[in-house]
Amino acid sequence: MTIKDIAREAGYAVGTVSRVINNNPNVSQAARARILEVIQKYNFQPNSNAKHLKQQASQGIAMIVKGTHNMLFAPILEKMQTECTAAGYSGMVYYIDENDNEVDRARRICREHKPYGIIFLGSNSNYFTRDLNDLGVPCLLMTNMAVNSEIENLSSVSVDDIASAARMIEYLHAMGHRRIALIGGDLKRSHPSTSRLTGCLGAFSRLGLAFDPAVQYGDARFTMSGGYKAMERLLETNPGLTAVFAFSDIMAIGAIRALRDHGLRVPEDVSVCGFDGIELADYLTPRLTTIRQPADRLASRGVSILIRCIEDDGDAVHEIVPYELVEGESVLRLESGK
Amino acid sequence: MTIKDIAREAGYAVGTVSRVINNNPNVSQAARARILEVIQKYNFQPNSNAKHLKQQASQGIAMIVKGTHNMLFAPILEKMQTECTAAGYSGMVYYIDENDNEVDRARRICREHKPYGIIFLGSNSNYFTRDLNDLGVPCLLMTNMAVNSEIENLSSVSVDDIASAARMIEYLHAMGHRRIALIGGDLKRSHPSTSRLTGCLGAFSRLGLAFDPAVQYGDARFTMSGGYKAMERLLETNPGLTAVFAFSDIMAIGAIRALRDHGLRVPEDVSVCGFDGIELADYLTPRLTTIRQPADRLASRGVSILIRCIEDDGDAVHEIVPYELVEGESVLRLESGK
DNA sequence: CTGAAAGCGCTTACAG
DNA sequence: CTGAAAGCGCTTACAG
Repeated sequence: MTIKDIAREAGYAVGTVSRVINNNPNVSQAARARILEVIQKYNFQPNSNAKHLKQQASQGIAMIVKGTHNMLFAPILEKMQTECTAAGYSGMVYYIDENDNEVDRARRICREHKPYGIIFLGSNSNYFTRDLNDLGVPCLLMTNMAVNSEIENLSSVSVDDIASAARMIEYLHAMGHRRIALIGGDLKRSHPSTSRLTGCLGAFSRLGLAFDPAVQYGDARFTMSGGYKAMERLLETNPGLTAVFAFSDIMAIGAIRALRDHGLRVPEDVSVCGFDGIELADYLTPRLTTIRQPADRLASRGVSILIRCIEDDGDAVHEIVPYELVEGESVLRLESGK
Repeated sequence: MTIKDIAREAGYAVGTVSRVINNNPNVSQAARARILEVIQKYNFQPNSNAKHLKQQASQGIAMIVKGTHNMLFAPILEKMQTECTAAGYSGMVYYIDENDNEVDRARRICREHKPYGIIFLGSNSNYFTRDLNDLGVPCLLMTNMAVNSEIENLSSVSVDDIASAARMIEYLHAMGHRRIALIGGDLKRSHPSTSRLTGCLGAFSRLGLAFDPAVQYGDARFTMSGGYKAMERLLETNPGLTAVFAFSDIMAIGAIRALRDHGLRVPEDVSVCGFDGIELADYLTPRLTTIRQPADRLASRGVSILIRCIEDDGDAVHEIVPYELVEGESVLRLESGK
């Protein structure tokens, strides 16, 4: 079943069928009605391979998502879809494998679907080099600051990783904590982890707390089991620790389980806080204290920045949106900072 | 940049370039080496629209996933990919929107990618009608029993929803619970919810427990907030209830939060159990008592059944895999069943 | 082993 | 408003 079949049955040429499908106004009422009827009858769906192969016009805004199961991305994507539609663009989401190269993928998507712009979620900055510019369309990195990449066509929208992490350390300090450990990603690969660690280090130094990354920073994959294992290692090397700051809520969940499996209560014995502010954090017991990345705000700013780059051919923008420290119940106030 | 450009630069015809790309053996060493070199140089990626438009050969096994954030599906998909590869097929995953019609989508995928077979995850049985057979390839419904659909080419692999739900009720009964409420999906739309309810009803009746679905069954979306709201309604209409069985772990998490927000402890005041056995269930406190759907087993059986249908042109198979009741810490043993 | 050519199912100027 | 035709970038018999 192709438009040729539809055309024959409807008694029109394939061009006319194509025009009907694409809502081209240059079609008579009669033709449109008749062709639509036949399309309905066979439940016809045009072949998008053929469509995209031929079509010069764009398909809207592409969103390339690395990591299907990232709970922070789900609400961001949802909101971005809405915003794209509202602005007259169609949003198209491409989920790619954790190990795929998103820039190669973007190159391909550009050739095949000719989007007006691309938004990257969960991207590994390793793959981002100057030649991203060759894509010829504005790009935006979501939830990661890209100002240092110096890629001309790459904007970004994110919270201030440095300031927000520092803020959490200050909060823990104000709550009386002095022996604090961190759980984050591999510093060689995870750019946000590096920024957040930088923020923590600054705060530690301002507060006069010693911090030795070699023993107090546990690196982990951004998973529950990653957080679990990192926590176990930290427990061995950091006797007497009173608080742990994990750079994602998911890792914090793993850390909490590890603590409890070692007979420690949260927060009575050890306080735990996370990062992201996913929905789940608020369903846990204790509710997780965390840095909330504002999904709606990130989404709407991201889309609107990208659209400005597309329509006004504007320069790349690196925007910081406000984070929010959400006080849950997972951090205990200590009587005296000992 | 197309294969034409590559061909020109390499000094061969496009046909030869195509053969190199597709690992066709009928190419000389020299040609292959030279062409690969040029492909490398430009980081060339063939246009898959053109490829698929032309290609008669199949692209492997398609997996159509409804609901990106289903935590049960992630490990199943991972394992299915591995199994497909091991069997010499390539697995291709298509994520579709909650509101899309997966059968229409399947129709399109068949025309465009010509898969040997299709596996559906998270599908809404409403869309499954006899004309699925028109797709002309074997299909398989994952985690839902499809024997009653009477669709010739549709196999299924699932746990026994009726027996497993009944088992959970018997377990709760054995633990001393008599006032039990259920949280499940919309019975008009969710086939597994209906089966699980059937199982529960059978168990209630065998155990001599009265059960009134109108007041003791809370229907909800399969989300945390769905579980939360359903729990709140059940609390009002079921004073004195001692246990809740939610038909998904995610809903159970919502239910637990609702109970606690109403000042009730889990499991001391109210016991809660779930269904699915997702990784997260084991990280919660208390660990969730649940029916584990064996992701690896489902995946490997599903793939192998589908492949048998493909290669031996076999009839559809409806296979039940064993569930496992995982005893967590979320169900309290009551002294006397009052 | 290699090339020339047909054709996959669409879209889109170009005429009329 | 409609049709005939070119062409998107590939793959694949068909010759040689």
